[in-house]
Amino acid sequence: MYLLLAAHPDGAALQELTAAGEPNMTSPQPRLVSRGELAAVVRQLEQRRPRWIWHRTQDWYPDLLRAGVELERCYDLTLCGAILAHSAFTAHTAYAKGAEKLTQDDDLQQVPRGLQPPPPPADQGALFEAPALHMEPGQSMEELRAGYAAQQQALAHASADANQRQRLQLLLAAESAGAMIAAEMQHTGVPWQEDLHERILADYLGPRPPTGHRPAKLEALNTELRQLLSSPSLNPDSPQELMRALHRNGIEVKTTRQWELKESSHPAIEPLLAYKKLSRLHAANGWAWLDAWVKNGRFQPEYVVGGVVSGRWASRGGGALQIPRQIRGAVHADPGHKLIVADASQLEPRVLVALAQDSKMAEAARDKDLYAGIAAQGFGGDRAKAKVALLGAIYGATTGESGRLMPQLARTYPRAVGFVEQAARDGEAGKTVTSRLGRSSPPPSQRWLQSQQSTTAEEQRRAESIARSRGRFTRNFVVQGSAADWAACWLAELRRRLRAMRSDGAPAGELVFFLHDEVMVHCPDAAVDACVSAIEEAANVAKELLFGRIPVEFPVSVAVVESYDKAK
DNA sequence: CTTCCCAGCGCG
DNA sequence: AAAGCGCGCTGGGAAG
Repeated sequence: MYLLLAAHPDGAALQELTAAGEPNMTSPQPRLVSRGELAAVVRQLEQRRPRWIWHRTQDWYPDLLRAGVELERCYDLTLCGAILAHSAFTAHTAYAKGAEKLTQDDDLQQVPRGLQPPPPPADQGALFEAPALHMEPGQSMEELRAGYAAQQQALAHASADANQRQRLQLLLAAESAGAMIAAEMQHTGVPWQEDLHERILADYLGPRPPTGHRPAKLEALNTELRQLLSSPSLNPDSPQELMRALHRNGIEVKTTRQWELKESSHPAIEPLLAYKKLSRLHAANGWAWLDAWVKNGRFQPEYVVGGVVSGRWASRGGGALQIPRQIRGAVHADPGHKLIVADASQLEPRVLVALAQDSKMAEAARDKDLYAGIAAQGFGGDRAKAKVALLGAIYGATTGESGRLMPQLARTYPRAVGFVEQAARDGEAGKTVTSRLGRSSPPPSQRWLQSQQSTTAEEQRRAESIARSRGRFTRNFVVQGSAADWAACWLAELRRRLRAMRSDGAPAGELVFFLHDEVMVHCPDAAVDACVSAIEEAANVAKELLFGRIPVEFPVSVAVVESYDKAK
């Protein structure tokens, strides 16, 4: 059952659709629901286990969650439309061509929101008067229905390869599930103990200073720096001032980055590095951050699904995806609960093995420690070397140790290295590349296209540099994007299992955090074992959904802890 | 005064 | 050891 939920001046309108997006003939009339009764109506209809179709999950789901209504599944027209508009699997369809035309017409750099559907037929019935249809462009019931139908059409006509069609369908389902999970995790929040956070801050920085003032330990370091650098009014937070002061003291650095400062043995360097470290903590995750982002023992950031072209999530507010190790002790389970922190070990290299079907590297990937396996096969047991070489292949390193190790890696693993090299060459040539489940990289930028017109030798060099830069991006995209595909499936499958535990009446955990290849579940003590199993089984399900039954392991490392700093 | 970009650093 | 991918946030500082 498919239920389309659309905005309406009086609240919301609901319409039952067929799988293809046609009005369901047994109940063709849209149903109008007021704002006030929406949650109750949705809760009632959820018993029929529909797939909810809506413009954006963010428009509807947070309010429903606040009203205590959780849903099983949805179809996010905006997120799915963005995937279908760019996917190589649907590039030949009318949907993708329409989206391409839209971007050209509007001169948008952004991903199109979706294909503009044809105007609705005139006889829509009394419920939808003309003004109501156009209150928000592209979001009336009929426009959304037509948009959904067009997307289903594109999906049905995607790639002649049935496997690719199936993968794309899986990606749309996983992306929509991700949107729901993001809203649910924001609603739940990460368990965060303010008092523990304050204790950490006091240990590092001293007592809380008045707003706008430096804490005691920073002030002391500043005083020391001003003396050591003979600069009585120095503000070390200003890179320009700092650079001048360093030069006056014979410290010839080109930047004020910490690794470059470490080269110098001047006595001011040690307190300077200490200052930078603490200053960062104070500015980014200090008392002001705590006041702004943690309420009632929960940190509730907004996740932006589809915020990264590769399919990774971004976030907004509070720097949710950059919680520094220093303060992870403040992330603490409630009494009688545990945090389960699980991350996929060496996910991107393993994804590369599976993508390239490199059987030699697959042997190395059979072990828990892939880098050790690689080291044993081709790097004389030197794990650090093997790791640098492999990551360099995925990122496109050309210089340094990583660049020098590339030929050695290519000799041992021609298939794996060849796979990323091909992606790089495609990118350099202006082609797009595609993740395992069908998310494609953006087309070349205007800048890239213009650079191809170059004539002079100087312009040529510039153009080659831009092309190589794009090659590094597409090289990384196939791996990072496919890893994001895997993570989305892992997350969706884990959510499904946690929901099943709960509906069985068993104690169950809640997803509270997700970071690229890592999940955190907050659960009652009694549910720990079941949750750990769910996490591990979901990882295997994700692997098989992407790649079938292949001899490559995707192990997850699981830590059951009271607080986040105890994981890893 | 506001708005924007950069340098630097946090995370994967 | 410090280069190669993807992000967000901060304070400083220049531009409007």
